[in-house]
Amino acid sequence: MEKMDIKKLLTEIKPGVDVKVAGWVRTFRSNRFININDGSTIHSIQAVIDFENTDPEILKRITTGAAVIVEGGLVESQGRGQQVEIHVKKIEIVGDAESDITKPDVYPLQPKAHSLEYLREIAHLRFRTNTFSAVFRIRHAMTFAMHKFFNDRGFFNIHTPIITASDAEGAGEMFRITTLDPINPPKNEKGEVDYTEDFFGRAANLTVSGQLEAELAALALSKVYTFGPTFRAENSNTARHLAEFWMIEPEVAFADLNDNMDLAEANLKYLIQYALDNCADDLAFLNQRALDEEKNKKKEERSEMSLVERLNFVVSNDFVRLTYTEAIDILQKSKPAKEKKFQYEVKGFGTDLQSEHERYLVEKHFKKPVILTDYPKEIKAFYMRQNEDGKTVRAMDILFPGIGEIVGGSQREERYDQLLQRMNEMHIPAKELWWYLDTRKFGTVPHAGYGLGFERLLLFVTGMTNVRDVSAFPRTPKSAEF
RNA sequence: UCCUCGGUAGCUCAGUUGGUUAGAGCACAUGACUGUUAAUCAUGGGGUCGUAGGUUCAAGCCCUACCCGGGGAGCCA
Repeated sequence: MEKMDIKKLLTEIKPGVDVKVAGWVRTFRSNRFININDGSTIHSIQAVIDFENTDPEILKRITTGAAVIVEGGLVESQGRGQQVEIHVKKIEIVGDAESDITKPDVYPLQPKAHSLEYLREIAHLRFRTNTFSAVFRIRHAMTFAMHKFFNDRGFFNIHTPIITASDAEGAGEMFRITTLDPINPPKNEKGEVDYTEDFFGRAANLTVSGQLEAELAALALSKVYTFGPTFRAENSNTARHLAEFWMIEPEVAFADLNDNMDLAEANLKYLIQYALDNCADDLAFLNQRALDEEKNKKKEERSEMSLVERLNFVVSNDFVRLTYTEAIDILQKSKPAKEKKFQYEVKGFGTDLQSEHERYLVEKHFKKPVILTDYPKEIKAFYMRQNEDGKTVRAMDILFPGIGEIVGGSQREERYDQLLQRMNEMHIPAKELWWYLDTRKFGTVPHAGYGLGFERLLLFVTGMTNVRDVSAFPRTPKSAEF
């Protein structure tokens, strides 16, 4: 008999036929009820075994975590927890899982709640929990929806390089990659490591952004996006940073900052709506999980909306759009500023906004996602288009409640002279980026794009609170076990 | 990297001003149970108190260093 996904069995098959499923035992109750999950859905199937007519040696091996294949008749359940169940005619233990804690190599997942911190230490097995299987099914759905969103709008996916020789992107510390002997590298006359001897004939790193390359493609294909891993060697130890994370970077020619904001807002809303439409079971589980977590918090720290309410709220409300200068004004007139409750004072135009300021705007003042635009040029990257005021650039950051910056983008400086001037002012080696500057010499056009942090989006969609729990094998400082 | 809280049974935690034999719930093992829902009931086993030093008659508790984890900050997506 052909085995069947439990998801298909639960949604498409009527009782009265024989079925075969394969999965892992979640619980075994009363010597009689086996809950089997195959990961195709959050739901498990209950297999009922006639223990009086089953070999006791087999019964003993039905333990939490064991892999089994069962065949039997699908029938309506007499119990209340499920519609249908399988009355087992044949069971095979494919892989045992030791449950006796006095023996070595015991299956570490118990039929009870575990802390996320503990599960992180057994990341190779945490896929087998409801929480993580739900998270990674949603991560897949969001990956698929991301490609669908852009494909449906005529965008082309560009695979920008992961290995890059330019270290001029200014997006953070880079990981050096080399094949030189670390003990005895070749040296030049100055005693420095001689990278002309290295694999690429020059120093090379892992990419921190595909943006500059995406711009090259956009200035021919008009609408492109990247979706791939990026790497930052920053010693950041927070719930929102990874050394290896995935980023989506659309880039659109003949577009300005308003087009860019429209696209980003549509992008985020589309993905959240896609999750609501296609991941309802997993979201219902995570919604309940988040509610249970909230019970352990103090009243004032609990969120006003549940996870699903939050998702619906974001798709059905416009994001607030305001300039950096307007935001500074609001912050200076705010209650915490007057009462000196901010740890960092808002001194006026030019001060970089701290997390506490962003959180105030999003969570207290507007209570919805906020797009901040037109930041002072001094605190933004060299490639952002300068405004006529000579002070600000056409930058935008999208801030989400509970997460902070989820998108960062800008209209790009398309004017050769202005771009070169900014590069010189900010000590960006123009020589190395000759290819980037070339696009401003030949048929340059206004264009814009942004970077969307995939794991941060997943935090919002799943209600998880640490990016280490939405990345299957997170890389963080001092941690790359799996 | 900085601030802060923590590390005690397989997991989650309690452990009083330093003082006798370090506790609980769950998990696990054994037994009972033919409709359970993270089953229930009974019984039982299980500890290098993060590591290394130190103070003391006496340290899970005090001191020092280091390691690991959480939360916050910086940097950013």
